[in-house]
Amino acid sequence: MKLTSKGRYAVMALVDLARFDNINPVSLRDISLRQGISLDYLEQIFSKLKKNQIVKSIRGTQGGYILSKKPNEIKLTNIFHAVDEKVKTVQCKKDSKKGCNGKATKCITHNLWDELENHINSFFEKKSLEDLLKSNKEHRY
Amino acid sequence: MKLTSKGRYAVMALVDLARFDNINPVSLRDISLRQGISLDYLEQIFSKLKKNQIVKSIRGTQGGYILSKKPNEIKLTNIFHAVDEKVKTVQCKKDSKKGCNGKATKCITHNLWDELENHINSFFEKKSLEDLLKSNKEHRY
DNA sequence: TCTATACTTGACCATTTTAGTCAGGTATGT
DNA sequence: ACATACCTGACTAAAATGGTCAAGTATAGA
Repeated sequence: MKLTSKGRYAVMALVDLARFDNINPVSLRDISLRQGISLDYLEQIFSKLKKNQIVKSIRGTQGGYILSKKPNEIKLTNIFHAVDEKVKTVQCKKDSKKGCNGKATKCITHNLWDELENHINSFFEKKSLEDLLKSNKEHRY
Repeated sequence: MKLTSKGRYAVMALVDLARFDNINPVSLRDISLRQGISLDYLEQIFSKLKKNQIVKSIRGTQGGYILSKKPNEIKLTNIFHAVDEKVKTVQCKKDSKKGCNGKATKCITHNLWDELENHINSFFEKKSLEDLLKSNKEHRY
């Protein structure tokens, strides 16, 4: 199981943004340069972040993005959800009443994967953008 | 982030195996039928499990596989490691002294992903095959 | 000894996902 | 008007996934 770069980039970009948006909006170009992420790719990501009300955009010269909420109100869950980075441990259809793998019942490890999903998601629900900012104040990058 | 079916199948198959290997070896054909997993695919998986000393094979008629160790000595970590289901949250090369994304330093979220990896791995290190057997004794599948 | 069963190995492949790029646009501050 | 920066959608190369297929080898039982 691996984290996709879309999810990673989204978090990296938002941490970067959060550190600089106190006064002025931050342009994707700046984030792109500082974080080494392709500008075109960032635009895709921010389009989703905007749709999910995590950031607001300001167009025109001196434009850019700002956070829609306070850093402590933005959890990793929200970010990942916005960019479709979801935790999936089972292939089974949720809608059908049927079990996994075409069987009539749930597969013998179904509960295990549910536990795992909860375990991972609880991590994402606890961590906010503010937490990440704090743990970054010590070392400069 | 999602679990691959190779990892899921490995665990499903081993739980199935553990429930039936008290007296005789269990054939992949039986596991295939009970769990609805392709026989050819199971063979690939068990080849890896064998290389990692998680199961032993017995050839010929009435042959099959048996566990190499007691169920409480086989952790999910061991199983996942055997079938190359690894938890990867960063793309960065571990060998180089360089940072992530071509930068000179670690990316600003590097510590976060390390934390996440540890969080997930600790789940896998706690769970043994025996735990899964127990939680399955209640309901029959 | 013959044969069915079951493990063993390695090559192959279609589909999906990933990680972007590219090519246009539109809005706005100066 | 023009440079900056957001906005949108189409496109794509490469890798990973989730298998299948073919051709074995070993062994128990008739």
